[in-house]
Amino acid sequence: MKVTIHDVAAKAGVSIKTVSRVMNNEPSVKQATIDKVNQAMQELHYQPNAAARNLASTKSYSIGYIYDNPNAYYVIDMQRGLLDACRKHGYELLIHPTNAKSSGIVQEVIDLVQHSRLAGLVLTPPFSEMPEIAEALSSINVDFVRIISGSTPSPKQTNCVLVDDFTAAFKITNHLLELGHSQIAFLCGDEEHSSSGERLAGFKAALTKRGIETNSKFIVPGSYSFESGVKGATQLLALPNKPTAIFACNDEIAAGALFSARLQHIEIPQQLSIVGFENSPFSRQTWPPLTTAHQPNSTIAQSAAELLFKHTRPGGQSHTEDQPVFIPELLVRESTAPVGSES
Amino acid sequence: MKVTIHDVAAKAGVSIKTVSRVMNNEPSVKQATIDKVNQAMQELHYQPNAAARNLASTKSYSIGYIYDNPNAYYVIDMQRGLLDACRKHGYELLIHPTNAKSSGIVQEVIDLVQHSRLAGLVLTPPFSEMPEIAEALSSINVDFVRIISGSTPSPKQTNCVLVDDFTAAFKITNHLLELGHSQIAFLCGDEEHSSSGERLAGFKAALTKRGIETNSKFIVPGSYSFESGVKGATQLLALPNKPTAIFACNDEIAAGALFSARLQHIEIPQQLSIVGFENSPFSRQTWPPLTTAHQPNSTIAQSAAELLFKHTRPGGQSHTEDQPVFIPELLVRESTAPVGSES
DNA sequence: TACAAAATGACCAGCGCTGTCATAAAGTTA
DNA sequence: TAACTTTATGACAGCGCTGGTCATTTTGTA
Repeated sequence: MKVTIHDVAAKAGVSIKTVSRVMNNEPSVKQATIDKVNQAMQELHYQPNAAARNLASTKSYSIGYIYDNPNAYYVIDMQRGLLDACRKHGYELLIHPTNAKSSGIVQEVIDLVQHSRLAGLVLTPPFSEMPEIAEALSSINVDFVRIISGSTPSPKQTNCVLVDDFTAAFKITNHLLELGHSQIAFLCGDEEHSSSGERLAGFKAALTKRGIETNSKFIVPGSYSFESGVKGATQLLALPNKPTAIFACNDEIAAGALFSARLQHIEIPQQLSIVGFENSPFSRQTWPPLTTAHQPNSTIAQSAAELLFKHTRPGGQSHTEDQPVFIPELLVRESTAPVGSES
Repeated sequence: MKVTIHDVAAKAGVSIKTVSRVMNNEPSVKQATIDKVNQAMQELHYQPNAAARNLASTKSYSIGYIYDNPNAYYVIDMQRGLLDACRKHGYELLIHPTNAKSSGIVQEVIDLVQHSRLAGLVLTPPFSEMPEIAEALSSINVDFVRIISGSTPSPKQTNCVLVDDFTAAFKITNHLLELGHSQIAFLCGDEEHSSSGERLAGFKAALTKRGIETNSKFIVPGSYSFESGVKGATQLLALPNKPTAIFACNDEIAAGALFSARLQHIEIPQQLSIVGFENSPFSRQTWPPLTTAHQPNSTIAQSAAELLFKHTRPGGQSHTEDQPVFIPELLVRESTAPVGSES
């Protein structure tokens, strides 16, 4: 019922110290021994006692996840991925909801890390995009992994997991182009989120590649919210030459746009195609369901945690360019159709 | 930077053990001593080391939150409340997403509790409504608090926090009645969630009180989803004598109903009033925003955690009837209007 | 066969706290 | 005020593990 390291050592026929070595993958252990120990652990369902480990070792065996994101689905997905990775590696996850805009946020993060002696931190937007946080963390010598929007691994951002919004947006835009649309508008998300900028860039790139010039009236600033979608779309649909398709920076905006179009008795997708981004449950709670880009948040989070573990513990000081890049995938549903398909 | 119990003891001029006593509010400590120690703690910004406490004590200082709920907003809110309570009391929160319908769920929960030596568990639906979980937990002698739907504290369910869906539904229905509606339909949630039954009961009670008999065609079974709302409303609106108002069992269903009505060019709220339940972000992401019942999930969660702490630690073996009851409050927005107000 | 290198074990201290039990202070009674 | 009970406090071991230091065994290599 309570399996300790002693039991494992006995079962594997090695010393307690060797078991410890295996658990912390210290060097100088024969592969055969490692296997023996691992097997014993498995058979006994051994789970190291986190409290004891934390207490004994200087570094702790828990990582932190700070969040401040209005999108609950995003948070839950991230959390799920982190939790999975933690379970697998015998770590614990400390979650810390907070307010990114509070003035003392940097100190708050530092306190959190120091008090809980965290092994590391996973940062998602907006925290991953706050240089002051990264600096503070570096200065107190704490490992962290940032999940950020970006397409190409850059040598100076080693501890990052990239989400290639650019390419995904490029693909989505191509989908619209292939349906024959050329009058495509773009509803931006919050300016301070780099994801919005990346998506816009991908959008523009796709247009440019087809030799379509970007109509500045078709690029509407906004924020990641339903209201913003309503407003933006209303504005667009009042234009003398309306767009035939709208690329919304995320699903919420798209839902808002869809709503606005309906108010004006515009049929979706026959008269107007709309795409979202994220594949959040929102995208399935509209009618018609939204064509969108699927972001595998859980997987991304898992990969971030794994990266963190690799940095944190011996065996992998390889602070080199293992920067996973995730490209959200196009998910075609019913909110898009060939241009002029109003039957 | 790292304050230990020693420092506090020294500062307060007492033994380390006495400080420990104060922290755990054990009996037999003079008030004067308590004050001295508390002051020392404050001045030093002392934070007990959770790992050490967990290791040393038989019971741990962490509680668990198991969830399996498709509604991310609900989970996030609960989590937030639990976290707040935990911070306040120096506990840690262990979160454990899982699948309530998996066959080994009971064993899984037991393993979780035993392995992490949890001090207690907070159970929300669906777990709080699974008798086998409660039994298993009782049998291994673990404290837990269930958040369930119910209106009156009952002596046999001591460890519960009640959410009075009945009364809230009663009030919402009254709101509709006061607007002059008498043809009111009800879109049910999942049958196995007792909340749905409670809400329906409250709805019926309100009608009965006004001497309105319940039209069985107006009570549509369904589930807590957008689709279900679409389907149910479509069915209702095809009836020869349509309802003038729809009570949806939650906001998602309401959003679906709203959607369906729009498809049929029915103006909301002029031709049809719709109410939701929960005050989830959904209810603000529709147009018009939904009249709904606000469920203070964070507060409910906090209160559940507090209840758990009280049970768990000395000072309060009072396993008596402190059963907080929360009544979701009516929140009037724009999806309801007086009957026949189509101008 | 000899010898260096690698793998493992034995042992101990100690992380910061709690539990147990012994002891000191305070309160009560006659 | 002595004798005794109750209440308040302290001393000490130990929770399960890591990290260090050496000693010892096993393995690989010349």
